[in-house]
Amino acid sequence: MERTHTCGELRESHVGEQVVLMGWVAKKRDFGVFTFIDLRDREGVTQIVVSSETFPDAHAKAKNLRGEFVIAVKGEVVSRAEGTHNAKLATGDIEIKVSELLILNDAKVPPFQLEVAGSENLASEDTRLKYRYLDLRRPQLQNNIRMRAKAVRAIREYFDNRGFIEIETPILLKSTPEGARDFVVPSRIHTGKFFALPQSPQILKQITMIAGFDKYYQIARCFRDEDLRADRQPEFTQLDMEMSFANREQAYREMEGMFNHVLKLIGVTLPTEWPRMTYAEAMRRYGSDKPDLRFEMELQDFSAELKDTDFAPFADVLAKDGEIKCLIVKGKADYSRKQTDELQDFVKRYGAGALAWIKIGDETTSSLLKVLGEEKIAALASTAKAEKGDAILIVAGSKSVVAASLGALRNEVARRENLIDRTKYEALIVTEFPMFEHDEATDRYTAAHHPFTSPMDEDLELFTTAVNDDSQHHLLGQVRAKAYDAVINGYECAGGSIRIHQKAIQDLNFKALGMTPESARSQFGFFLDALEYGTPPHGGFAAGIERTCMILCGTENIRDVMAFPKTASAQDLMMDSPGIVDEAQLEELGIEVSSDSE
RNA sequence: GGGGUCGUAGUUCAGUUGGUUAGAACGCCAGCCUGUCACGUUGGAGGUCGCGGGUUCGAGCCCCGUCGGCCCCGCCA
Repeated sequence: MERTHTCGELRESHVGEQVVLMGWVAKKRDFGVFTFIDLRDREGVTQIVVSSETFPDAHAKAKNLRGEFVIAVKGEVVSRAEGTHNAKLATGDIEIKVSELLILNDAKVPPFQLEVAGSENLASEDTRLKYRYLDLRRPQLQNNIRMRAKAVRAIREYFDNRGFIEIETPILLKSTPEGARDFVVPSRIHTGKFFALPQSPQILKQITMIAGFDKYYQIARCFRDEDLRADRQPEFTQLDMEMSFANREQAYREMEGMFNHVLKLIGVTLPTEWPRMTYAEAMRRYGSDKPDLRFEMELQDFSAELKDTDFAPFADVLAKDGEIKCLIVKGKADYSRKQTDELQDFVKRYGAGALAWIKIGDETTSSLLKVLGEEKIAALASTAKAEKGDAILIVAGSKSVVAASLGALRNEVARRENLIDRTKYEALIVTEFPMFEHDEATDRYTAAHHPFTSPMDEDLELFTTAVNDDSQHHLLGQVRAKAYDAVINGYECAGGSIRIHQKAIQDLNFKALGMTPESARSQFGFFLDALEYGTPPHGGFAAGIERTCMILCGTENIRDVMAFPKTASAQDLMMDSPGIVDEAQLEELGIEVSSDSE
């Protein structure tokens, strides 16, 4: 028997045809003398009817069927009788009158039901991850994985059409101390030495520019041995691209062009040119470098208004160059004590000491009433342009704590109060990221993006001074980079920069990061050498394939867009990895596992 | 590394103030059923209450520890 159609394609127009379908038994409804079977394959579900009167052999076999058996059926496409059409099924106008039924394979009773009403009744995720091949049979996951394939194809299409060349770079690289923890691979031939898996193909793609390829792209697997999150896995895929002789605007255009092309897959049209916002503005207005612009609720600043306050917690914060900011929740003056307590617990995770509030109900109440007085509270409410019925939520602290806590609170409140229009797509490009981040613990500066990012021309002098004059080192915190992110619906979907193409500036940057020339040479000597052989100005970006697919599929979990994801503790429950290896294997590699690490 | 939350039948869950024989739905097994599509119907099987310890006359329930799922902080150039 040879399959003639899929389970998703037969329509009224096929009535009368002899067809052969193959697939999985999704459901059996047995009526004694005849049996209905919902036959499922990746394209859909078709109803099969087997009658004992017309084809007793087929019917006898149908009696023995159970969920997930694999069968082949031959039969005639017939129109369904009046009143028995099923509008929920694409194939619901027809059914197959079976003349021959073949059991291609039986199946054990699945450990969980694939099809249940309501996602809340779905089996727990660990059960489904253990039997990932069964979970993947669900139409929802089938669609997500296929959407991912389409997205990747659309990306290739976009860059191919624009003259980019796909170049593969090695998976076995060298470990570098910068950035995330590396996954490390022992070398058998060079006992005691290790490869590292790429955190991203950054240096190699820059070398393709030095090598004259002009425009490069790659769908690149990346590995970072860090803790997981709802949108982070230890291995993930990036669209990685780089172009020579390009400025920032040209890079923005490619980000916009690529995402706009990909978003066509779900019928979403974004403006050809996305809004641009500097990092400083994004942090000031939204407390985030990846603001979700599907809703308003901007942060407002009370620092000036409270400049002369004698309320100690506020005065202390302001004396230490901190801020007091707030956000206004429209129509939520009726927030209960319990609710504000919950929100206070929420912001405390981000280092905030407390969450103060003002509620403008029939009368104005506030957690600050006693310490600030009615008059000041009224003044604050009016500064914030809050209206009757609104709640004002206030955080005081260092600039980073205020941004982190209010930025997160803004998203949390929007989620709780259902302020997000799920049909909306809001993208922007965040520009002028800081070049460095200050590590308080070690009092050192680290690369905010990566150590190959170019400072902004306007800040070059500041940068040079900060690096060369030890007393001015703190100015590094003010240097801005030619770095940018593409943000869609509050997700950082891509990030990139114009790179340093001059050796002198690259040397300066390594110095800024506290590297001696010797350590820079031992880590990146090959790259520093390459820079000296005529490096064109260049820049590019990398886009997270999974995050992009999460937006395309409307999910908030990265596991929904990966075929074989790992758990939050970085294990694969299906194949039970990571696992131990043979003593002999270890010996060959010259590796000994210490007993206290077991 | 830290915090939160969950863990009871194959699955999703309920389980009162600590009380005698731990329930429901779906699934599964056996039968009946000529138009179902969440088929209906009759009957049945199915439990180490994650694991270990403790308190108690008595623990699914209380306490301690531990393991696992999920979420968050740190971390993620």
